[in-house]
Parts: sequence; structure tokens; C-alpha cells
Amino acid sequence: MPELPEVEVVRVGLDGAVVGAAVSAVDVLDERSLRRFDGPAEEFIEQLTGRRLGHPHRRGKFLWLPLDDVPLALVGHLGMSGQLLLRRIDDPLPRHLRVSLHLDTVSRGAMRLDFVDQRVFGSLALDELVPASDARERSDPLIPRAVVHIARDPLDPLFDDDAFVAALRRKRTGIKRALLDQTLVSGVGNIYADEALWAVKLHYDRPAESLSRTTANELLAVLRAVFAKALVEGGTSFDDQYLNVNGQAGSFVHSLNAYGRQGEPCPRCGGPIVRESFMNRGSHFCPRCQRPI
DNA sequence: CTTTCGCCCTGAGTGC
DNA sequence: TGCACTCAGGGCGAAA
Repeated sequence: MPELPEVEVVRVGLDGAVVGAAVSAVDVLDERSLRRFDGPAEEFIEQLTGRRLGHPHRRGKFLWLPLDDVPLALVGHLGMSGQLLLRRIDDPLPRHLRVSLHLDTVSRGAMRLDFVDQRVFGSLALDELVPASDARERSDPLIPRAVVHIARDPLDPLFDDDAFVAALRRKRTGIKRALLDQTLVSGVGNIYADEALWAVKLHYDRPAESLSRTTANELLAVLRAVFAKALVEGGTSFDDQYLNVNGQAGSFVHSLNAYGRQGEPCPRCGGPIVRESFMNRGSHFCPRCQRPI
């Protein structure tokens, strides 16, 4: 499940390998993967072919590569099951391949960048680069228009802790809903929301406005720690739904304390972890450690 | 304005 | 063996 750590692993994996690479050809095998692109597939192909790719950027779960000479970026979102795989040009085509870019890379010759996505919740697009609405300095990088409403993530050096804590405590909703709101804080998905709430002993439906400043700051600190540890371990891979650009799984699944561990003992108190349906998702928590209100 | 809901999608798993 | 059904969930537009 690609959340912040997984997308960052992909970003780092792309950096270096694709910077300066020229797009020599584009194959769109499934137009549904271009649903966020404002135009037909032919236009996507035409605008991308012949361009060179710049350093990959990320905000939350969105990833983009600026194109040379034009104020456009190739924007990717992995959705539930998306993968960006760097393959040799003559490697066999993987199952669920939706879009494939042929690249003339600087250091590795002819390569393919394959966008693979079983469930088609992810997407590729070309989008105009505009100044960020929360830019602090004129030197701040431009971001795709479709990403302007996404908040910074907790690992962003310009993330504003005080503003986040204040905004969180104004939310009239449950704490997990608030964490999953990408306009409040980005990069958090179901797995890391459950892990952070377990670590700070908060019930998923605890009203956000009931959190003290101290607790809200602890939650933020825990979120950063979970993200950082998951990043070091290469992210969380379930059923190979998430793989890095070289097709390798991450190992953070072995460090999960709550997510996916229903019926197993809570690593802190030994009581059973419970899974409840909430927001059309599974919420995993320890009823003994994480009490509502 | 804010918050919540339903839809998009596929394949693995389950029950009969 | 086959078929219907459930489940996983990020983001977005519409509804409340």
C-alpha cells in the first residue's frame, strides 16, 4: 500500500536513474490510467515524447518529474496498487502494465519505465507546474496544479508543526479521519494512521478537537518516527502490491504493531488487537491501550 | 463554509 | 467446479 514511505522509496529510486533521460517512446496500454490527464492519450504521448525528465519531486503520495523546456511535469499517483518499475528495454512486459515509457538514460542506456497498476486507482498525467500556495520562498519548487491543495507532509522541512496542531484541534471529526485528510497533513494512509494511533494510544474515533496541544504534538512526533522507520526499511509490502523501482518488496510489514494484526497480541499490553470497519476501511487497534474519549 | 458519503477498480478469498 | 459475493482503500465530486 503506497503511502509516504513507499512513494519516497520510489522517488529516490527514480532519482539518478532517470534524471536527464529522454523519453523516446510512450505506450499507453490502458487509457484508464490517464484519467487524471486533461486530454486524450494521443496528446499525452505527443507532449511527453522527446522531452527530458528532471529530478523527481514528491508531496504526500504524489510524485512528479518536471519536463525540460516546458512548464509541465509527469505526475504519478500509485493509488492502491501502482508500481513504477525500471526495466531493461527488452524485459518481458509485466502483468497489469498500463503505461510504458521508453527512455534513453544518461548512465544506463535504453530503459523502460513501466507503470503497473492492478486496481487502476493510480494514474499518470501531464500537468502544469505552478507556484505552491504555501510556498515560503521564491526558490520553492513549483508543483503540479493538481497537487496544489495537498498539504506538506511531516518529513517536509517546511512543515509547520504549530499550524498543523492548531488546524487538527479545530477539526470536528475523529482523529483518524483528520489524519487521512491530505489537505491537513499529507502522506498518511490507512496503515500509518493505525500505526501512529497505536503508538500514541489514541482511539481512531477520538474527536480531534478533544486533543490537548501536548497530545497533538506527540501524535505528530510519533507519525514522523513511524514514517522514518518505515522509510529505512523500504516501506510496507502486502502481497507484492507495493514494490520499489527495482521490483523489490519493503520489510516494514514485520515492524507493524497494529495494522493487519487482528487477533494477535498487542505488543505493548498483550491484549488482542481488534479490527473494526470504519470509513469503509479496516481500523486496527488495541481496545485496552486505545480507549475512546 | 465543513464534513461525510459513494464511486472508481481487480483479483484473491469465501461460502454454498 | 462454478458462481455470487465480499474485501482491500486513495482521491474526488456530490450530497448533507
